[in-house]
Amino acid sequence: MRAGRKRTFDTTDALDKAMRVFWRNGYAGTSMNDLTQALGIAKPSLYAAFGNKEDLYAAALEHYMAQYGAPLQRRLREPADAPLAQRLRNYLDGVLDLIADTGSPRGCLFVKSSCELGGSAMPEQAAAALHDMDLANEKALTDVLASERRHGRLQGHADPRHIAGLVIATIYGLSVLARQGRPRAQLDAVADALIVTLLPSQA
Amino acid sequence: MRAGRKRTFDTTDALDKAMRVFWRNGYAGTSMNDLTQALGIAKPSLYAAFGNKEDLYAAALEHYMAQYGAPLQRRLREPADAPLAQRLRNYLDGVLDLIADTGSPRGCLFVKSSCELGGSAMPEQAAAALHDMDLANEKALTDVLASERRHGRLQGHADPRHIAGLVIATIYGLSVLARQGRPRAQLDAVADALIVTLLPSQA
DNA sequence: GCAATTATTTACCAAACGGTACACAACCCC
DNA sequence: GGGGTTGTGTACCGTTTGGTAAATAATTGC
Repeated sequence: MRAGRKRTFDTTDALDKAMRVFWRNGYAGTSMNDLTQALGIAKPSLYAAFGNKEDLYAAALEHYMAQYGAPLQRRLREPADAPLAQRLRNYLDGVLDLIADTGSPRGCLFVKSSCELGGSAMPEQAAAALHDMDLANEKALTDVLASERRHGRLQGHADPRHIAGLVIATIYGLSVLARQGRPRAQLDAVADALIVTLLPSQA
Repeated sequence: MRAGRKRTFDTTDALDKAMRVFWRNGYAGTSMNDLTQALGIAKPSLYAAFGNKEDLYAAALEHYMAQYGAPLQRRLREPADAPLAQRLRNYLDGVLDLIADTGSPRGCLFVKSSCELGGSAMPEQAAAALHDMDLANEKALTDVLASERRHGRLQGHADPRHIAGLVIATIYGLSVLARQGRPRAQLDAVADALIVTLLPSQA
């Protein structure tokens, strides 16, 4: 084992708490004092464990993706024998649970971070990471739709990329609505409306 | 005329410039120095003309609403003899022109501001104003759809409020996509997909 | 047990933050 | 052309910002 004094806090737990602070206040709206207070550790410990503010923010984004993004993407493909409408419904339910959860900040950290793009505060490193993650997310959805189309299980003739774009735009919009504090029932209604208009035969 | 020295800058022009700074950097990401630099005036002049940072932000939001929000809402109702699909298309085109304009910050100031809700930086005053404006915006769209339904010009039986919710969610989502720097063509495709799925007979 | 290593704590740094006191310049009213 | 009034420029206020130096406490290898 490595020599030296042991950490008095769990780094994964601390990263999770830091992620939630950024989630609530954004990159520009979060100070290092906010973070040390929420994590219950002093600044030098924070810097030693995670580097500077930019590094910690990038780590928080990756933690968010691993904890929430990846399991959600899986719902689009599994169970493999379930019809697309059911998987899409399952996916949207998961998104709604995430962005309307009362135990977390409302909305999606990715959407909030994306809205900080283009400003002078957002560091290049995080902007590039966000870009990659968003493209990966979009590709996952597009691939599922294209596969469905190839197997003749997706009616209509709209480009799967365009359908994916509409779904993603709606999810991003739902996140904004959730952030505004709209009640869960209203968000559910929007998700229902999306599925009904997108897959009318499956309603 | 009032006595005293005259202002060396136009307040409306200054407010427009301030709005654009908040639009790009957000409330938390904008400093008073950013504003004085963009407006080309010293701090005391800024404070004398607009009050403190909260007041200026609230004024910028109202300026945004008056300059962009109100004309857009009008497109939903005029010309009164145009079919809904055409007015909706016209409305979405206006939204796209706004959020994808290369001469302004990408996305919508309202959406960016909404994403700052729930954080510690956003002042109560602006949060309340945002809430009112968003509800008014939603009501305008819902009223148009309900009126259409009453005149038998809206097929289907979905609640107009739910349809309005889907449209608004899509617009908010488009704003996030625009902020991410997506090309205009991709945003157009999403708007097309919305109209096609919402009003298939009019495509 | 002792040296080397690693983490925590306190105290601090220069810079930037939102906001203002004050002297001065420009204007209207009379 | 004063006198009162209003806007501008400089220089500053206390606080908070992101980030760190230095001393100390705890741990492992030997």
